Amino acid sequence: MNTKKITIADVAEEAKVSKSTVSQYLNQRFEYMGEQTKERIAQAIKDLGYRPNIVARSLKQKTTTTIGVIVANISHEFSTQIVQSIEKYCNESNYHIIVCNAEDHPEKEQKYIEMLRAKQVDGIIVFPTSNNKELYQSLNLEDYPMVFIDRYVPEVKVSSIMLDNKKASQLAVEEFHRLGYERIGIITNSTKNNVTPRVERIEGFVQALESKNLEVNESYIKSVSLHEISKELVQMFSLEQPPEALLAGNDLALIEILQFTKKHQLQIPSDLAVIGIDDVSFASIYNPELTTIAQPTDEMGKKAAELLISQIQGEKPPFQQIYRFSPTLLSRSSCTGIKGGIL
Amino acid sequence: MNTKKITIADVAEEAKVSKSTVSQYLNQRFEYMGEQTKERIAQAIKDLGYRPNIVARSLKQKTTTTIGVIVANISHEFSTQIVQSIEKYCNESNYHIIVCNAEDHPEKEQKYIEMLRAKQVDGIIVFPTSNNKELYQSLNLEDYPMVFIDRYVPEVKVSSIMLDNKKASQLAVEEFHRLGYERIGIITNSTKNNVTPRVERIEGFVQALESKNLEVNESYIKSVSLHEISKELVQMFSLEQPPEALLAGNDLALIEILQFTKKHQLQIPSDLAVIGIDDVSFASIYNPELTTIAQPTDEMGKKAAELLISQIQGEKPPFQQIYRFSPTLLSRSSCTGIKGGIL
DNA sequence: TTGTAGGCGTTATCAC
DNA sequence: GTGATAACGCCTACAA
Repeated sequence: MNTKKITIADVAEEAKVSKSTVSQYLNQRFEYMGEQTKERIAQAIKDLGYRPNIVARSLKQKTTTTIGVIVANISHEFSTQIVQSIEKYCNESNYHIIVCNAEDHPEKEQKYIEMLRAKQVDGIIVFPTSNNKELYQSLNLEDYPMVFIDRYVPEVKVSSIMLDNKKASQLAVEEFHRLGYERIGIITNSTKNNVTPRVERIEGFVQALESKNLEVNESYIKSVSLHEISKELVQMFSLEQPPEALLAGNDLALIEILQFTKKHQLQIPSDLAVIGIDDVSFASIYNPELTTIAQPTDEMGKKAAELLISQIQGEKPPFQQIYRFSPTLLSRSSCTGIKGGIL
Repeated sequence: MNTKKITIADVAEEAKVSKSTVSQYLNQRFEYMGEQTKERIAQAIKDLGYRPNIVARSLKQKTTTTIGVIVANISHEFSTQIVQSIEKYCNESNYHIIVCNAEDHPEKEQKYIEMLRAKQVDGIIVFPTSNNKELYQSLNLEDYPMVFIDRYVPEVKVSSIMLDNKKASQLAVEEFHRLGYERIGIITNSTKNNVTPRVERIEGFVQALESKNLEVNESYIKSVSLHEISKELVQMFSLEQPPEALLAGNDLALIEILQFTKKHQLQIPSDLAVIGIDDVSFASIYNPELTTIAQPTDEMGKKAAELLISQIQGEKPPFQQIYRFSPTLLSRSSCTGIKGGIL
């Protein structure tokens, strides 16, 4: 049981060379190194079971090959998909990720950001809450590598990876329209904060309705906290004219809607057509199969990691470039044009 | 734009005290510190915008307040739930987690373990693959804090957090039996490796059948890779006597089964009763609602974090204690006893 | 081609 | 109460 920690000095001693030579060896600077020196070092490393201490290296080199990922709320399938994709790309580039879940609390987010910086992570990818502008700003002024994802903060000149949210709503509305629906609503779960996706999705939704000359009925447009969605739905469906079609702003809203239709025995799509933003795991096995607007999470996560790593490696960050990713309509059976009477 | 890094030395200078005094201040050792000294230091820290460098501290203290989490395969909902729970508990204890996805590759796992150790993480929680026994063993012999989760490795004396897998199968079989099903099968997706949950679930399944004097039909018991499940199902259902009830070994297997029933227009539960291990997000909104066996992921993740942190903080690890968590049967509508003829 | 010496930012020991 | 000084383990000029 090899308890004592082996350092580079031990290796040097064992191999009868100096610490610097060992260090060179470890860093692959073989250029001027004698064959036998190499071998002796290799042997010593093996014999002693030496393992480099990256913390010490980090201290010296001011780089940790670790990045922070702060997720706004990990309970969205979208978040975990993005994290998964970031991890994959980072792994290829030999970075590690520290994952943090801000749970939509700006204070938590702030604490995480501060700790991550204290731990000298090389950069961070964050799903920003909207209440830490000054903090982002200050990081950015120091040229601290940072990338936003899912949301953005107009005041802060940081690159953002985002869905083309308006396009997403537009795709949905067009699909509804194409299939003959007219009374169309949208439901999103909101935190108090004005997060980009929600705002843009609603905006895009309204615009798309208008451009199709469809009625914009405020009572079909709801953005409330998750646990209030069911209440809103009840209310919406006690209107004289309830909506015929509903767009779910994200996966959790979709689940609420499905729960509601189930409970009240509404048939999809005949009583209510549904489209969800986010291609949930069960979309193609649900009865009926769910028409969704998918986000390219793989590419988005990868792009975020790429951008961050290139910033870390010295590229000047582009001036608040916004990368918009296109959503894809996956047309399935929860929105087919079959309406109530027909069933 | 404050480019130069502020260190403890700068603060000391600014406050006209020594580095040691500042360090004491930072570490809350106020016992013998003058009021005004404190104030001067506080002021200096503020003025200079000093931020401690945890890497340097880690080097000195040999502790990073960071732990590694190596997930076998993050595409299971179970994995992300566990990670989420671990993160939550770690956050409360001021630890950070580095998340790694081994994708069921022992080599990847090994690389991760080595890098994490090199980064001096204080301990690791791992969903072990079965092919790194020597590595685990060696870590363990060095008393390196480690906790296994979901799976365990009999040869290695490390504590494990696990579902009571046999109980899970048993609950399912009993439910099937109670409702009058007799031809009962199980489908799991397997990696090549002999992972604990799969093995135990099948074992428990067979035992439960036997104890109920139900027929054990090998052609109803399949453990194959994910993409082969559909093939197996086709085969199973071209038997003269196909199964009446099927237990899905985990979330992904369940999805495969549901895909299959959908494609072949089998009605659940009348043509086929289904129970899934893992309480998937869509269980209660699926049509029909899915009877599942839920794992207490929150508690399991928490326990893993607790155990690890207490080991880190000096507690001797218990001698390969195995913590079994009880599954819960959530009886819904995919298994009701209603059989073919009745519909 | 290899070795020496100093420093990265912090903490710890022990004087003063 | 406070301050030198020496680590922690590694990297990197520069010297030899």
